[in-house]
Amino acid sequence: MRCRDEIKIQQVYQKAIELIVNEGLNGFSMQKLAKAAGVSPATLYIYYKDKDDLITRLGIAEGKRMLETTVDGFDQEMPFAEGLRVQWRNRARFWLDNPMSVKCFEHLRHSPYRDKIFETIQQDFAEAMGHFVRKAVRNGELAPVPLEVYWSIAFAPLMNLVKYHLDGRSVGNKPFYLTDEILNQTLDLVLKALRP
Amino acid sequence: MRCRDEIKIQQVYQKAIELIVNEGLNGFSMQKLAKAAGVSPATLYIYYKDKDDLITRLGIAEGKRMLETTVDGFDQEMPFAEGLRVQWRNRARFWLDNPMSVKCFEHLRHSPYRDKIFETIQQDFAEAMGHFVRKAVRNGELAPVPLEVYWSIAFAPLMNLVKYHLDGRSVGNKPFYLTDEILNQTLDLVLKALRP
DNA sequence: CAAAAATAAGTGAATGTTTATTCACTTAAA
DNA sequence: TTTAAGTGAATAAACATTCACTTATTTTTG
Repeated sequence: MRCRDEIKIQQVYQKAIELIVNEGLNGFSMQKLAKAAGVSPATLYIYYKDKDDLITRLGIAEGKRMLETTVDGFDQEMPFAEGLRVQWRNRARFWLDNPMSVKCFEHLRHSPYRDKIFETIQQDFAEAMGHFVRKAVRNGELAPVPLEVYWSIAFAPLMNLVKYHLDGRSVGNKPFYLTDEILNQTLDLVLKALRP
Repeated sequence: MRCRDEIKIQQVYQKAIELIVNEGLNGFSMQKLAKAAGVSPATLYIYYKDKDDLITRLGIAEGKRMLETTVDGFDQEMPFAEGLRVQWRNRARFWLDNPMSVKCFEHLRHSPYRDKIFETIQQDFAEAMGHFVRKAVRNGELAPVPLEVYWSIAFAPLMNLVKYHLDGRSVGNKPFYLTDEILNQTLDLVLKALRP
């Protein structure tokens, strides 16, 4: 029995991400992908059931990779400020190291594939974070706010900064590069907001 | 001379937004739009030069509408907390009143049409906000932080809450409905973060 | 241990469908 | 009568997917 060419599989995967980023889900087609990856269109249908399957599985894989990085070195039982700092570090690192991945993921977030991708990924993660937050409130480290308020204050600013960074520009098209200093400065403000 | 049927023009415009929201930019096609709006495909090419033109102009129009609402009752010379509160109220109102519009805009934000749409819209707005922020720092109402940090803390949490609301669910698929109470609670935290 | 058989990987060309866009034409209003 | 709005059918290109086929690799057999 002949076995699958790992290099081709990887080529298809990587080129799919590039194509989605560069042309949008709109301009992404199976024939373009086949050409870009240097395989026959028919080969794609050996790896994936169909176009939907390809996109969905790609999104799930990238999402998992992202969440795994996020919780690297994180522990639910950490002091609040420390746990948040670890997550900021991790998320920032992943985003800065994997711009293609993140940009691709953003496309999928705003597409009809969203539901299928997220229902698979998010479950465990949300539970762990829920525990972390409730514990912080009990310990008087975190103002008692609804989970959604917490999440919006705690992470939306970070995501926004990274968005600017990946775009290379911020408000009013001003050029922007994300530095550790800016990151820490913002995290300090966030911690100030969340302290009881 | 026969003149354009305003009702048809509006039908096309509204159905375009609906189609983009429901099927993504991916599933959006001129023939589907024509059928949904009850006109001939050829009619679309009377109103718009081509598909790109349609999408771009739609995005610009919706973006302008959004920004105009945002600065309703806002004045650069307002005290900081008040100015920010006005903008939060306005943005929240627009987003809650125009969910289709906002969802459509989110699709366009993450598409290759982004650049064309934003370069047209954002200029004046960014300048006015720059002034508002610098003045607030001078007056000791706002911690002296870079514009991007300010913007990320000041608005990203709001946008995130609205995103949850429009999705109908938040972290971990928890059902979510945005109330005034949650909005004010979050704004209070934001103001706390930004106070010197 | 090699030759043959078996099996799944991989292919280029083809299929039928959907796409954006155009065109020759009709219709309504000025 | 003139003019632009509006049309349904047509066109060529691009699309997702399939198919008959070849190729590489493993397993079985003599």
